[in-house]
Amino acid sequence: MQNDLAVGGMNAAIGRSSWPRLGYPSTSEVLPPNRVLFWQGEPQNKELEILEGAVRAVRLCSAGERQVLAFFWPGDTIHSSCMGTPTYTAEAVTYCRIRSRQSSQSTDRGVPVSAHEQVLREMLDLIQGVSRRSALSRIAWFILRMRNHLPCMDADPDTYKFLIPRNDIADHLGLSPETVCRGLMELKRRQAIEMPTRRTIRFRNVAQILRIAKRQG
Amino acid sequence: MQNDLAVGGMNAAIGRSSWPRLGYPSTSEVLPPNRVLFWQGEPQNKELEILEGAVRAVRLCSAGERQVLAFFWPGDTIHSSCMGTPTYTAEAVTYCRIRSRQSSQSTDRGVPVSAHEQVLREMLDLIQGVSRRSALSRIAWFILRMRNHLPCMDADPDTYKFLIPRNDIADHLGLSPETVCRGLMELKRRQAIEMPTRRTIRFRNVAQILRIAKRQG
DNA sequence: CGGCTTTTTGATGTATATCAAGAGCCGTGG
DNA sequence: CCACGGCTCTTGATATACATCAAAAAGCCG
Repeated sequence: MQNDLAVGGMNAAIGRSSWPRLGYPSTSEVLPPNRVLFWQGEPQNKELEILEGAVRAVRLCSAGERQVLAFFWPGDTIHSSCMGTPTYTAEAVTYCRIRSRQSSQSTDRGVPVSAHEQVLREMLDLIQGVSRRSALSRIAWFILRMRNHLPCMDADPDTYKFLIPRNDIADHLGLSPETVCRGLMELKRRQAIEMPTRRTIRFRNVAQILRIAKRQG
Repeated sequence: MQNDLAVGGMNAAIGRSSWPRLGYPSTSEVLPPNRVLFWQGEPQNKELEILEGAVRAVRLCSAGERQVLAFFWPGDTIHSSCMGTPTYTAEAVTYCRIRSRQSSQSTDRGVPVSAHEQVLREMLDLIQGVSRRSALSRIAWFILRMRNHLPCMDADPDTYKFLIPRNDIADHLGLSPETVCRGLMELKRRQAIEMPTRRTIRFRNVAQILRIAKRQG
């Protein structure tokens, strides 16, 4: 359906700098954007550690609607079976470098309780981050989370690669892509952020963004 | 803040019929509306089985907003510590009859994985049931769930006590109470439901409600 | 009856979806 | 190199669903 290579070259997508020469064990692999890591409903016992890039957990709705439940970032480990058979599909957002291993069969040991807790907390946060909040508030909330999870870009202070397309943000926050765009522009207008390029974001006033995220901006 | 006895007499709230003469072990207790079962952030290891009535899980937001995460119904068992220290507060909605016991200390055995899964699934359903759906769709979705969990009233076919106040529904679905009300009225106008009294609901056309819940009716 | 809470109904404003078109960006191929 | 096609993103115009404010109606209890 979609072109696998849609989102630019690999280095462009994952990060400005080229790959470290060595350091990753040979078991890691690189996946192109939109590659499916595992499908909703498909029982597996994978553990996927994300080394670079971003992954989304999506759930497809009856009416063709798409809900992005969560994003996973470098350092995160996805337990595909943390809910028995997975109730979501995991897809690469950008080019990703991923290390995978089969987790042990024992549900108790293999999928630690902490994994459940983590996902659950994530969902609670999402519900609270979205419900009854204005579009601007949701967007502010989201980019702050993004900031927590991405490494800052080389020289520039508080500048990050904007890995997630507006489209995915929209399906995550329950907004239209246009509204996401307008929200980002509004934050820029208020000098809370800068966007040197469409895929780069610089945080100018985090406290302000936080205020917008918490109240109804 | 609120009057504990706000929601009518006990029998009126829990069900039309009076209590069974015997059958419940002596450990069960009756709680009035709005009584807190446990507080958000308070570490405990309780298992609460709901015998009659309804309980809500609420999370209080910084800005005074209230999110009703879920409702628990007769037959449900709440594991207060299913997320370590509970991240939500449990409150009686109506008069409730509840049986409680300390769950074993071992997190692995005491709180079965299934409990986590259950809550998680609940949250995923909520996200999907609410996100990007019209008010009417959400309301239809909600009353169908309610129908799944309540015993049908004695004689009348497909007629149920409407235990949850509009207010709580609103905070559950991310709507205003007025909109919930109007939604219910709209369903009544379309002859999908009847409401003999404000606290009674009769399902006339479940298929129609389902359609409204799924699409954006 | 008179006070209290919940629910219903009405009128109004506004935030956001939707539709539509244009702009920027990237890769490809002549 | 430049032109082209396909994306993603941005911007504008319009319609509408919902929140909000306000007040009346319906229950409930003393």
